[in-house]
Order: sequence, then C-alpha cells, then structure tokens
Amino acid sequence: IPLLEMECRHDVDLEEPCPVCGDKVSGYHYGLLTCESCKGFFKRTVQNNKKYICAENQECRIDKAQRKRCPFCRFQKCLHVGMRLEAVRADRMRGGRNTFGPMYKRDRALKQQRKALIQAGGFRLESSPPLVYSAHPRDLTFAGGLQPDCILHSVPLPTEQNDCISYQPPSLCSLLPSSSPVGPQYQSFSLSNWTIKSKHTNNCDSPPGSAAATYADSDELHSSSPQGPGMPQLVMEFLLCDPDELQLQNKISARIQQEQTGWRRHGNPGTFSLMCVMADQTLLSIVEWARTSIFFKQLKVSDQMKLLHSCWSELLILDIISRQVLYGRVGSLLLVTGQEVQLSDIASQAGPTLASLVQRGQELVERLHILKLDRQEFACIKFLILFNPDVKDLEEHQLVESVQEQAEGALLEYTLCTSSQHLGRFTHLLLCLSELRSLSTLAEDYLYCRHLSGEVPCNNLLIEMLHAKHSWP
DNA sequence: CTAGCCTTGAGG
DNA sequence: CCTCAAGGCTAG
Repeated sequence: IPLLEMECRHDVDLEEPCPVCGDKVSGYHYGLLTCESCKGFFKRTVQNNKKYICAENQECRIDKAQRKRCPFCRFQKCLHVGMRLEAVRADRMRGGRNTFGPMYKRDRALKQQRKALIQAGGFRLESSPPLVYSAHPRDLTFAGGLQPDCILHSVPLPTEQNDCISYQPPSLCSLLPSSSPVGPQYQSFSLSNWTIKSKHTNNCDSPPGSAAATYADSDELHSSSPQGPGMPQLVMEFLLCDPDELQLQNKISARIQQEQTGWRRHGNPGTFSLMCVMADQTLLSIVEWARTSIFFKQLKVSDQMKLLHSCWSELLILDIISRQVLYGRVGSLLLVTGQEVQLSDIASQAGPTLASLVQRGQELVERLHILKLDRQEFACIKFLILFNPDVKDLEEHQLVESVQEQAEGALLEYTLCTSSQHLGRFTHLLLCLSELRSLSTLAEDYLYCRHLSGEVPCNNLLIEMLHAKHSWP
C-alpha cells in the first residue's frame, strides 16, 4: 500500500510539462507549476523591471529550444498562463512561505482528484461506452489550474493550440462557450490588504454558518479553505476571480500596441478612437472575467449573454472608477494601460457631454475614495452588478437572484467587519451604485450617438454591446 | 542572460 | 524537525 501511494504522489506534478516552454517542471513557482528556467526568467524580469520588445509580431512560439529567442513573448506567455507578479517579493525576503500556500495546496488536491477521476474513467472504459472525458484526455491536463469543476462540465474543448495567443475580433457569443483551456486560471488574489488586516481584526464577529456559508456551490469551497479570519468566504471567492491589475495592464497594453502597428497605415487614429479600442479591450477582459467566474460559469450561455448585454457599461465604468480609487492619483485619469491623462487636458479637449460625464465620474471616484473602498468590495460589487435579477427572460432567474442576494450579504458582512459596525457605510455604498447605474446609461447613450455618426471604430465587442441594448424593444 | 544548483525560513 | 517556494549565486 505505501508503494501505491508513493507512485500516486510522485507523478502527479512531475509528469506535466511547463505551461510556458514545455520543459520539465520543478515545482510551484509564482502561482503555478513551471520549470526552473522559466521561474528564473520570470523572477529576473519582474525584479529588475525589465522591458523587452519583440522583433517579430509578438506571437513567437515559446518552447524549450526557442525560449531564449524572444524574452518579450516569453514573458507574455508567462503572464498568459497565469504566473503571478505579486509572488515576486518586493523586499526580496528569502525563505518562508507566502500566501499562495493554500492555493498550491488546493491545486494539488484538485490535480489528485482529477487524476483519480481519469483513472476511474479509464477502468470503466473497458466495460462501458466511451465517457466524455476519456475522449479528451489532454484537455483535462491543461484545464488544470484552479477551475475546480471544469471536469464535471467537461465540454469537448478545442484541443488546438494551447500556447497560441491569437485574438480575433470576437463576438460575445463566440467568447462565452468556454473556449480557452488556458485562461487566467489563478485569477487574482490580492493578499496585501486582508492578510495584514486579518492580524488586527480578529475581533470581528463572523458567525460560522452565516449568510455567506449558505451559497449553493457546495463541494470544493468548504473543504480546504484556510481563510484568514475577518473575510467572509464568499468575498474570498470573489476576490479569487478578480484579475490582477498589473497582469491586465500588460495584456491590454500588448494588444493595443499590436493593433496600433496595424493602424499606422491608415493614418493617425484620434484620441477618441484610441479610447474606444481601450474600452473594447477592457470589455474583452470583463467577459473573460465573467466567463471564468464562480456562479457565472454555471449559467446557461443564453443567460450569460443576457446578463452581460445588460450590464456591460456598468462594469466598464466600474472598472475605470475602481482603478482610480485603488491606484489613481488626484487630478489625473489612470488608464488600463497604466498611462495617465491629466483631467485638465480632458476637460479642455472634450465636448460638453463627455466633459460632464467625466466630471460626474470624478465625483463618484471622490466619494468612493473617502469611503476607502478596497479590492474586496469592488470584487463583490462586480458580482452584484453582473447578477441582476431584473434582466428579462432569464431561464435561471432563481439562481441569478440568489447569487445577488448572497453577494449583497457578503458585502454587508464584509463592510461591517472592516468598518467597525458602520451600517451607514454600506447604505452609502449602495447609493453610489445607483449613481453608477445612471452614469453608465448616460455613457452608453453618448457612445451610441457617436457610433451613429460613424466615429466608433467598427467590428468590435463594443459595437456589439451597443447594438444589443438598442435593438431591444 | 540563462539555468541549474544552493541557501533561507515560515508554516506544517 | 521537515517541506518547499522564495531569493541568491555563478558556470557557461
């Protein structure tokens, strides 16, 4: 028996190739299983804040033989497969354990479980008709990462290029059916705030088995989650779904750069067009976020589309606003790309409608800034917005409603925890949400107008979203 | 720069 | 104690 156990333990991790270059993995590094060389490369790059440029088209193949050729594409791929910038320590402290520990543990457990399932499937195969997952063994290994239940829905995923980074102009419809096996699995995990907090706010009473613990998803969540105290479990789950800002920044910058190079021939794009491209890319990332998020990924695609069509502009505005609140500086607008634009410049160049939109946006930013909203709260709010039970003709209306209630409960619990029993803060927060809603309606109308006069670059998700709402009765 | 091997050190 | 992911070191 010990022998069997040994065998099981050993080949779980080591058989899988490094998701970046395919070399042999040497353990968990910066968020996932990678080889020693990619670990070192990632560390050097982040520690020394290196910037690379690609001599080709930013789509170089990265494998063991060619990984040295293009550091730009290698780093892109590191980010794309989910290596975490936050795992590189700013203070260079050696040894010890970081806050990813629980994640690694969970990932191990999942891989084990998955392997057991495959084995079970393999045995059954001999005596029974083919099973779904046995037909696509490769998908399972690649679907790795932290999506716990992907195996259960094991849709026959496209087995194609797991390493290919190609972004066609997509339609929402084609984006939604889980199409990328190597998505940002490890979705973000901001440790900074709450790990520190949790040391000091143990007094916060979070009754075990309170609202947050009742959510439907059952299985994997309760099993092994060594949470810090003070953070409702659901908030934790939401935070896990939330993408990392720096990763997002890198991805979107690269894509915009890519698009711009193609643009040069058609003359200089105006600022407005650029902003549209940025908004479009942000929308893409929002869809990606939703698609891989807890609860949402369990919905039927038709419902997913209805929800996104209904709330895209709110999520977009919230994205911009949360960026200002969390990372922005007074007097300037921080873009997804990390660039900063002076508000005074915007005010002087924008037309009256846009200027007032920006103005109202800034006021909202100011209010949220005073409330000191953190990432956890923004993560909850995103779910609150996404799961809108007022959307018409939902097939799984009940589920949507229940998720919204739970998200609201979790947010309430969390705000009570962090702001020492201040109910006022929570209500103020909800007020901000309604302002956000009206702001997004205005923004949508504004965009639609400019679209009608042909100013919005075409063939993108932005346009599809604009049309979706305006074509409704 | 790269990548294999070495040292560290909190958490189990 | 041991584990194992972080950082460090150094030939090539």
